[in-house]
Amino acid sequence: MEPCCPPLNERPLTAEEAERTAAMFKALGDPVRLRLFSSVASHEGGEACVCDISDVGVSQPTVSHHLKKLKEAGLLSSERRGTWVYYRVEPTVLAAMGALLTKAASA
Amino acid sequence: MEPCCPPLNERPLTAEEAERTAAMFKALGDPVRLRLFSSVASHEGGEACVCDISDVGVSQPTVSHHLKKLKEAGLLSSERRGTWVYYRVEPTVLAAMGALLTKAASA
DNA sequence: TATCTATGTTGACACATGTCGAACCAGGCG
DNA sequence: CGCCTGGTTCGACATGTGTCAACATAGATA
Repeated sequence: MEPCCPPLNERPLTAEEAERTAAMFKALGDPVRLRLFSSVASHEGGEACVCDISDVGVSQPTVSHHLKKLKEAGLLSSERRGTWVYYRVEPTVLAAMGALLTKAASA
Repeated sequence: MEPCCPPLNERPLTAEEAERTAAMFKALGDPVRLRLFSSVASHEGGEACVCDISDVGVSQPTVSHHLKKLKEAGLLSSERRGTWVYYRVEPTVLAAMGALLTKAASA
């Protein structure tokens, strides 16, 4: 899959590229979201039920709010199976972000 | 150098780990900062004078403000040489962030 | 010293965002 | 149907953040 944006050291990003890329980093730029994401990512098969990960010190509506943000950023996807809702990581997006940074670091 | 925090899929991050890691991602979570950072990173030798990168569509004080944030996050360092101030990327921090994501993506 | 240029800092403002409680939806079960 | 439990959405509030104009600072140069 085409990466969203070029490595950070290839050339100065355009305004639009910066907008798209910043949105992804922004999603991981909150401690609560990072803990939620890490909980999902470290779960069996990169997938977890909300009920398994909601003990991060904030109310349940807040958890839901953050999960939604992560989903909008493309970092997570969700699926309802019966009573519970499962969240799953999107490895391709994660890999693209990692490459953006790693390439820029090894210049 | 010891990485700040474990890969995102190794185990759920603690509150403190999440706080530290989120601060770095947050710094890159703004379009203007991302363009500034990309401008520095793509410059000759990963180093650039403020005067070379300040055409990102915001006022000069705002540029200074964002460069300060990037510096506080450990992503850039600055040095005054005569009249001009030069900003330089910190590759180790960049590499650590990249590894955090890349490892989590290849699980 | 005075003065000019290149950056940084301050103060103020508008807007975005994290948080919660309350209300609401979706399934399962009696 | 009624009721319970898991999750989301709504409405409101406090705090955080990006932005600019105005002011302050650091070097160079005269």
